[in-house]
Amino acid sequence: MKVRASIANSLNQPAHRVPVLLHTPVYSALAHALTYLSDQPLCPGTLVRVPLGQRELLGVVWDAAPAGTEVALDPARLRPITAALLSLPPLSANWRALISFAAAYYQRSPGEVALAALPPQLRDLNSLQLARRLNRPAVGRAREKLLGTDAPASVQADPASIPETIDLVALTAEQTRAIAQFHANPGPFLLFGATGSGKTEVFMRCTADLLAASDLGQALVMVPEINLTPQLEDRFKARFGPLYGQHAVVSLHSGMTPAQRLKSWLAAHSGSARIVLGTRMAVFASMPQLKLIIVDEEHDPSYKSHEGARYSARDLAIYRGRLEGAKVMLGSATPSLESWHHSRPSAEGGRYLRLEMPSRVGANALLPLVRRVDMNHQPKACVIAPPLLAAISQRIAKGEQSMVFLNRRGYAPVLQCRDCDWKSSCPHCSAYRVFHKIDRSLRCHHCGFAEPVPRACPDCGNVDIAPVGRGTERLEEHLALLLAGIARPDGTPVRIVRIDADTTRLKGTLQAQLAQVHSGEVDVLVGTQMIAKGHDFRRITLVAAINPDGALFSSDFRAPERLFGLLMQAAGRAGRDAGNSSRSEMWVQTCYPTHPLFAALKEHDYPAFAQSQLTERLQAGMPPFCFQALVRAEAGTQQVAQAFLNAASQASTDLTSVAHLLPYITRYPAVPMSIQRIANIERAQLLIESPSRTALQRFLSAWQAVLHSTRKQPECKGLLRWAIDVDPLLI
DNA sequence: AGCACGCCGACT
DNA sequence: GTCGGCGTGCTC
Repeated sequence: MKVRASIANSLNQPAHRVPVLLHTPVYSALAHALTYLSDQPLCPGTLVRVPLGQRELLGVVWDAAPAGTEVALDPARLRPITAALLSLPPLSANWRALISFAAAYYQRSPGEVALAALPPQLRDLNSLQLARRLNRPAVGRAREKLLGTDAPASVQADPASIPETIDLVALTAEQTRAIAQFHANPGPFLLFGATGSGKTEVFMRCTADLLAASDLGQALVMVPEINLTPQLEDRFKARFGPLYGQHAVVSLHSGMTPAQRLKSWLAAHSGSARIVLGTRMAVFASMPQLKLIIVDEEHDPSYKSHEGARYSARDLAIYRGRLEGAKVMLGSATPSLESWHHSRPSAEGGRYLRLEMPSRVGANALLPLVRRVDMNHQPKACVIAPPLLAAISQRIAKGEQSMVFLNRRGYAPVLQCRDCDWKSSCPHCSAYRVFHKIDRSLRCHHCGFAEPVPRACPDCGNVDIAPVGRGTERLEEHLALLLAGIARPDGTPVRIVRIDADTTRLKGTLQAQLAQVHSGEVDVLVGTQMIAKGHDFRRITLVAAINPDGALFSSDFRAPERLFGLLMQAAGRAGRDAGNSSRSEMWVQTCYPTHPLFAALKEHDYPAFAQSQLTERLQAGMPPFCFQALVRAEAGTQQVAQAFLNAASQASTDLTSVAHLLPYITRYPAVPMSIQRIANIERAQLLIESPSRTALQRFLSAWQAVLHSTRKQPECKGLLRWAIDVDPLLI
């Protein structure tokens, strides 16, 4: 330790104390910024490399703790930083505030959130390497511009090559009105637009206007899935490339290689990227001139992170917009009930401005006709009702396409012995293994455990083991059989393609399969919800949901909301091509044809559906009328997982600091999770509710310490880990 | 989180 | 006799 102190002293300069955030978890007693020495003052936001124990880590210089709150540290034990990455402009105060907020709100350490928000490759580069990356043309020139040393050869395209006017489509009255409202109000906005109403065009116009109004302004556009980024990138590049250069539009998502991610991140951070397109992780992108955040398909559950800090990128977008003075626009045809509720009239307390675009654009004006098929009146055990089969056959004969979706991949969800009660359970999980006929395997969709299908029942030796229920694989097979006699207009046999996580495992196959559909080679498209999301299939005139009833009576109170959104989205896939829409249909096979959800779907009436759901939620005291947090624990046995949660819950009553909050906090007993065992790990969860978001926050922050100390109790031996999920989507 | 140190079972 | 299992404990 003497050596360390002497390093600082020997330089004969005042050693500056710098707080540094590192990737350390909340419960490690290192959750706060650590203090290091530096021979020069370093401003907050600077990236540094520091020693910690035997390791050398990337860290971010953080803001000094408020005066008086510093912990007394033995000065002799402070170590100097290894290096400061001074070639990189420091991360902004707004970025740091976003990280601090996210860490506090989602109950993680700021260091964990900060370092997870940076591109991983940044950890492997020194200052010199970083400087080189920054000076690569696309990034470097804009940086000069940012610093006011703009070279004549700017990143912008040669003015002569900029088209006088970009070939813009004419806006509808609804689009014009939405854009005008966007400009006239501060937001946040909820763009409530039917599928096909031209939301993307509104996004692009708003982006164009804001970027044109600000020389250096940047826009962040988020989409729920990686699959949707390429087509969005193409559209934005086509529109904005001519204005700002192709490098001004970058993508940011986890499907990119580390090098690509670093490149995009640096472009965003330096300001050379004017538009960043990305998935939920992009909400943390460093964008010094952020003026606009767009969250497309804002209702999509993919915006909620499932591991690490369980943040909602949509909610953080709202917070970040306020922080940075950037406008925020959420868009959806079926908004989340939370956002819908927030966009009620401001006189009733709404905080978002709702922009409505109920009509489909141009020739697509008609919404598809929704047909409910009462499965109670169909032949017993039939999978595709005869009228639906006839309708599909007619489309094939006319050279039109149909899309059939079933939210379950594989051949059959269970394999069962006809003699004894053996079922294809997973030995490691409390779930069945799914039968995949293509490779004759039984695969667990939770832990991945796979085995060949046994020739006979493992319990009784009976050879008669049969699939129960069906997935997309079996549906595809079944349809091929039923449609075998149907010919296309040119007399060739019907062509069916299946798209799900199994057929698209290899990179690029999804795009290839989609191209097949677009080219018209395919007559019937079978798949999971993957095909209902985002992709435009212009030749499809019939969409069918085979078995959506499960979600009607699910224990998950959000299941109806998700089903409605999915069916609306699927219906929106149909007939987006001019001339088709008058004939396009959405078929729903159900045993509950009079269910209000389907009635609202038939009328394409999201507001009515949302109203009925919100009324139910209000009566039941569910979100958005209460706030929830879930603590999930994993252990070797269910007893230990539950004992830990219950003990911690009990111990929270001893917390004097939050005693006054307890009347506003409801703690439920620990229960097994819906899939209580995965990969031989038992999982339990405990729900906490409060009508006050602040009360819940304060309670959770104080409770962290109790959770840590409870872990040391003897009855909690065997506890593997636990995590808090604030605003959980799945209860 | 990582990485040390530390104390008990099967093998070069 | 070592290699290696993962159970505590520490890192500015």
